[in-house]
Amino acid sequence: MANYPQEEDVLFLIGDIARLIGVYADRIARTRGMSKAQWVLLIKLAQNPGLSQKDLAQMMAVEPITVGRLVDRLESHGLVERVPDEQDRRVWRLQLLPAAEPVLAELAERRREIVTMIGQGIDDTTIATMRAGMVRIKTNVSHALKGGDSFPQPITDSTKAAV
Amino acid sequence: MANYPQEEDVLFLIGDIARLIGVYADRIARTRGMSKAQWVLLIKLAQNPGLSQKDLAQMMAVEPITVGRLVDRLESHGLVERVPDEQDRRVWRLQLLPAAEPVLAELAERRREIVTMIGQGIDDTTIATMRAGMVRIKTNVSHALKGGDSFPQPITDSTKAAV
DNA sequence: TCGATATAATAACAGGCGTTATAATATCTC
DNA sequence: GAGATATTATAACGCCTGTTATTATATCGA
Repeated sequence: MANYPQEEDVLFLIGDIARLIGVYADRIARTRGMSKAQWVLLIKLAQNPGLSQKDLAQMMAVEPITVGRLVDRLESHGLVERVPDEQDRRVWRLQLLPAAEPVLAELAERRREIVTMIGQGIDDTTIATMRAGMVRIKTNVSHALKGGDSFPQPITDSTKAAV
Repeated sequence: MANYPQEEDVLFLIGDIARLIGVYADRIARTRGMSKAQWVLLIKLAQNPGLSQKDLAQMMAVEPITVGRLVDRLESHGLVERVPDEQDRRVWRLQLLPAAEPVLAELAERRREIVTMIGQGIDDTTIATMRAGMVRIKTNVSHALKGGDSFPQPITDSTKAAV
């Protein structure tokens, strides 16, 4: 029997909750023949129709190849279509197909349930603090990834950083 | 050019920062021929030598099969060994091999750098609030996953939930 | 003690993701 | 206008992870 002496580490915590929430969301998505990742793509695309794969990748904070693969599957399921860009023949513009609408509608409700579930017992100001902190972390890591391998430059932030 | 009107969603944020941190950590781990997941396993095992794969899985919040596969790779790299349990012939006890020590020692320093990097511009009390909130989220989701498909039961919590 | 049941580990399958390399197309510069 | 350079998308490869099913071994109960 294992026991857990050491205080929970922030780095481990972030990975754990993301994976656990992912498993939970995947189970829900699977009831509509989708995955969590595909679900996310549909949501982002519904908010911004006609995005290129590259722009959608930036919006999802993944590599373009990842979007390409997700679109492959969603396209074969008839939920998304690739429309050639008229100005630039390298680019695909992405559009939701009608079949995506009911799927999205039902999942939207399930999504709210997930938000409620993970937030049980945590007050709203704490959630707000966490969100602001996570926004900052996302900025920090994005910077670090962009800046190369070296230790990231301190961010001189004129706006309120966290809360 | 995409623009990002809507306020950052907590669910998206959690997934994004975990993935981004994962990419960052993976790049570091790769300099020692490892992956982030293998690195985590080594850390947990160093803290609790002799764990079974099942217990280690619980500690890492992943399925046992995932630990089994990670151990396959770490074993082939000579960093971990499987020792048969004398009482129960189904279980393997896991031990770090000497080769793991220097790897772990170097990575420990890099790990502290990551923690510093992600926390840039976020004050300590905010970090503490976030940690407590994440501990609670982990509890909530773990409950929900265990409790089956239905919406998780509200958690009546006698202890302070988040900060 | 023996048959039913539970448990640890693993195999097969499927989906997600980044990295590196490549093809096609644009754009920039001389 | 042509060659150099940049950009969009994709293929190949490898690793991470869960789900379902299976095997080996323990344990429990009649």
